[in-house]
Amino acid sequence: MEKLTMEKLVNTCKQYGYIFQGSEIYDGLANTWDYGPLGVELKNNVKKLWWKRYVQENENSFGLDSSILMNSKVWEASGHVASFTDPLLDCRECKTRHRADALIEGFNKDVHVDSMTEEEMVEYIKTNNIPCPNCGKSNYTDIRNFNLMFETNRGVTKDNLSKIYLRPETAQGEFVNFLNVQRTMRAKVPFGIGQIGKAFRNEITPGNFTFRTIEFEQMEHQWFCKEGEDSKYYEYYKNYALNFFKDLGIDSSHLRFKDHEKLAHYAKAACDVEYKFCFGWGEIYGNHNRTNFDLTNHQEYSKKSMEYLDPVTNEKYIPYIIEASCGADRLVLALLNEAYHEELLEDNTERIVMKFSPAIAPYKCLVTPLVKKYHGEKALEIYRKLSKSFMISYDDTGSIGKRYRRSEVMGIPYVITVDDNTINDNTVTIRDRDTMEQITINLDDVESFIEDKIKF
RNA sequence: GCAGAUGUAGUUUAAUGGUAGAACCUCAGCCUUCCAAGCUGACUGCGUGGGUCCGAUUCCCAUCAUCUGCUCCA
Repeated sequence: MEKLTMEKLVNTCKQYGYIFQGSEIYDGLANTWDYGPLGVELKNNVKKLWWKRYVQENENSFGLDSSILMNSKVWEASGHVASFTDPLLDCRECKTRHRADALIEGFNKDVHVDSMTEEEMVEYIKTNNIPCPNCGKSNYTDIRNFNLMFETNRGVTKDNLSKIYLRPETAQGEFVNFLNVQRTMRAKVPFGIGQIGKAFRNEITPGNFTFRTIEFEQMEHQWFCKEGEDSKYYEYYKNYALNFFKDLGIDSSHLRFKDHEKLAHYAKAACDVEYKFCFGWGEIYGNHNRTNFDLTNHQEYSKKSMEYLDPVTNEKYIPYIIEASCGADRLVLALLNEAYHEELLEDNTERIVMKFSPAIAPYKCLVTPLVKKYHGEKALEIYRKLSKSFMISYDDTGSIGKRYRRSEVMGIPYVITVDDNTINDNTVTIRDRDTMEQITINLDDVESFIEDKIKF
């Protein structure tokens, strides 16, 4: 197989209904993508299985769906209002872009950049003639601030009081509801809160198909635990994530851990799981030890106690948080990468086969009549019956071979063919895409056969 | 956002300063009893907006989008 390129993947996704460009008829909107009929099934399956692993089966974990719009104070407490703004400037000579604070820090480590205003930063760079790391000259544009949070306004007036943000991460929803969940579920620390939801970031960078978008979906699990036990759970959730990815059908040689060299303002330890995309290694998951930073800050800003009272020891403390954060869109992209196969046929033509594990496959099976004229009616009847249980597809156009092929690029793992035997003996032929084996089974057993295959 | 490249049907592509031809795909009909068969027919395109010109898909400008870097991140 030739090397997979992003171009091929984008084309395949567009051609067969996985992912379309956002607002396409208006020439698109940069970094937005729409999931088509196959894509939405795939993504829904991924989310469903994530929920199963992280909330349903994960003892002492609870679900949540918090609001995208939150009180602006949340983002002050989280540090996003202050630190999500990048002071950027360009080198006029070589056109590279730099962060003003990084330039100054690189020039003189002892300078407290955090306490400097923009004007002071510009002044400092000018008076010290800090050279461009790329070309060595010192000729910069002014600082342009780039806030990564989308802003909008509540109500009709556009004053500062009404300014609200689209959440840049879902995590704060779990944090501000920490005590609500604890109280209503009578939860004892350690316990977890899982949430799937959209987040928004005003990214300036174009980014490898759905890998970096301005609107994206996160699957996050926050584990609240006692300080001292945090490192243990940090390690636990690293491996938990790895197992989850393997269960989804990702080859472990395409996965690796990557420790963060620079930690975010909230983290004590941070580690990514990266997937080997066709464009290179890219993060699909982040494992963070957020300490008690978030809850402490919320306590400070909201003036509400975030402390947990241990019923056994009567000890009061603010729990540590181990965050398991997974990008749903990135994971789907990884699975599309993983599924993409080109097969060379005897007649030297190529076909694309999307090999998803049956648990996540958009359609679980295709029902097709061997000959429409003779078996079409029976096939439709079977299709209608099975569609009550699974997402399945029906096709009776063209030759039977063509239908098999079409089902392969749609990622359908099983094809059920209806023929004379179905009508006479109540049996159907099921072809397994991965083994290419055909088995004949009784019609009444089909449902449990598929059920068994798509177990997760 | 900056620098570079690109933009012709759903996909791959051809030609042209006088409004575009093909293949695959899709659909319909005929045929067809297990892996893209065949025949007949149908649908669909010069990213968008300006400018030059008698006339622009072609030349120029802008814009939008995509790709590659810079930066950032789930």
